[in-house]
Amino acid sequence: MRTIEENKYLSELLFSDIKESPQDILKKYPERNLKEGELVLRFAPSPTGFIHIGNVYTSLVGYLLTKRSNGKFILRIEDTDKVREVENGISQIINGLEYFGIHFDEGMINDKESKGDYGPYIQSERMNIYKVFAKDLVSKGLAYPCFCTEDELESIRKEQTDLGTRTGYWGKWAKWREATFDEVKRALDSNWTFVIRLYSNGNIDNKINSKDLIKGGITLSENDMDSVLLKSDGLPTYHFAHPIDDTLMRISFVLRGDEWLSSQPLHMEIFKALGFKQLEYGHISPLMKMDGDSKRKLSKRKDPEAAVSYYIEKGYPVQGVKEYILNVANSNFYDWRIQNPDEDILEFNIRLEKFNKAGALFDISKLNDICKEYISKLKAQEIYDMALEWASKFNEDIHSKLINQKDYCISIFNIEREGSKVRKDIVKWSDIPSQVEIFFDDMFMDMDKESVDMDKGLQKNILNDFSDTYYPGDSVQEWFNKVKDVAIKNGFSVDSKEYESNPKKFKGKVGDVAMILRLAVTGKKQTPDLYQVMQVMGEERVRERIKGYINTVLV
RNA sequence: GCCGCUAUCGUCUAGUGGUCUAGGACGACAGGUUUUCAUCCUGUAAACCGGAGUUCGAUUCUCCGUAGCGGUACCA
Repeated sequence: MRTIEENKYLSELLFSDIKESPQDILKKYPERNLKEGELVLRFAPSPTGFIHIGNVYTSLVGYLLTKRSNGKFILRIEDTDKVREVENGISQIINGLEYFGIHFDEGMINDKESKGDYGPYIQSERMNIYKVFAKDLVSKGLAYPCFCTEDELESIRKEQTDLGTRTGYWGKWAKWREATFDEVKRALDSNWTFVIRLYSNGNIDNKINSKDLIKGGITLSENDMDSVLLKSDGLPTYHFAHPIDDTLMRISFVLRGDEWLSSQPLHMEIFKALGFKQLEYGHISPLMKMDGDSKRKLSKRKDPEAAVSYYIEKGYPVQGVKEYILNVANSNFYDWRIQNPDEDILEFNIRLEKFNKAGALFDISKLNDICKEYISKLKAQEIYDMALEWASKFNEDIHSKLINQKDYCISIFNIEREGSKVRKDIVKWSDIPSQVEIFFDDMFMDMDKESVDMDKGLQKNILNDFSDTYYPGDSVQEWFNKVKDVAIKNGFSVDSKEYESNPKKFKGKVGDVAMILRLAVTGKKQTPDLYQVMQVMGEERVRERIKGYINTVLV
């Protein structure tokens, strides 16, 4: 046991360089001047160089909530784990989120700089602040130095496991909790490395009833762990930085992943020890993935689709991804979207209490559907613009085609885009190459051509007959009438009912004739509307393709 | 092990003490339309985790199980 005076003296020994008081710090971070309802939220990632789709999920929610309320969205960087930190980690986060239209009003703006009056917004530059509060806690006996080595902690843990009690540094297991001043002084004089731990006054048997913004009513047990506040390198743990930063930055409430839920009692105790007002929490459950027959968190290591870069590289339309995420967040989003097809998503009233409380499975087929639907509503010019943006980074060949043959490309994108039956076969921009390959001779050359089982002489007759009458100025009706004429001339039926009732009478039906034309012109069995394809390709290319097919395939 | 959160079709979910024969969307499957495919249309299969209790009645309320997830670090 240490006396009040001893603790005070100890805090001076430990933090001799710290002169400021908590009050001095608090004065620098005054209450914000907010209007009714304006929200200040923060997104606080670690710069580990990997942006998880879950980061987009959480930050999109914060972004929408703050934008809707006319408040502030802050980017704070939690770089207290120097082992996992990566170079340019901050700008990677900013750029990744920027791609999804998520901007910040305050906080880091690149790897070095920030904007806003409540900084620094990077934890490694807030060291002094943490130390001021740590010193204060030590002087009040609410925190203390612990000199345990990793081995010692390990053996405590082992003993606890053998005994079947809870593991951890608590109560009588907390070796340095009640150390005398002399013991501490001796350890200090011997230059032993130490951490600063919370002196917990909690009782695990006391239940706390709390209200989570997302989960609703929850009951937690009080914390009784003497958790580490400052690590031996002097950097704070998340548990210590969170109450300080979120209090000083004057956050409205804490939106974070639900992996933090079980440490909430610890955080509450630290708030109390620091004399801070408790904050409300909204714990968002993680995006999950089916693995075999069990669910698990989308994993950075195992799942390529966990990384934001995956969506960027594949060229998923930003809007589609956002709408999918919103759909996962609030399942009534999709109903709203149907009612309000043209509204900006900012108009959607996102509600925390409507979040799913368990983890939602990430459903890529639903994402595909939403993206496909979204792209189907775009104009050809918009598709061109977005595809160009994607190709400029990921497909040089397509990029140069888009640049050099802009009008041709737009007319390709416009096939079956006007009218009531819009084509829906593009999910993401990386689908574009296989969509346009039939239109470019160099790509067409490299394609694996499909074929159909039909007499070569007959195919040749069909193609020659078609060529004889083909006229690019024909309307679709005139064009198809000519195809029918070719069919009749070569012994095919133009009436599908008639054909089905008497298939032996014919060589096939008009669809089979169209298929030969399709194969000759495109090399594929499945294409958009053949008339429109021919219109876009132009007479010369159509005739060349037919000629080429006759001279290579039909010999 | 201990602590916490969660539990409706394969997925996201709606829903309520009787309206539930449980609704929608995606997906799957089948049929139809179209010169092929995509679309579009129609249809089919598909769920209240289990057991007690409360109640005239429980998918809905309570408890106990079970399962899934998360935490149990000088990581966040």
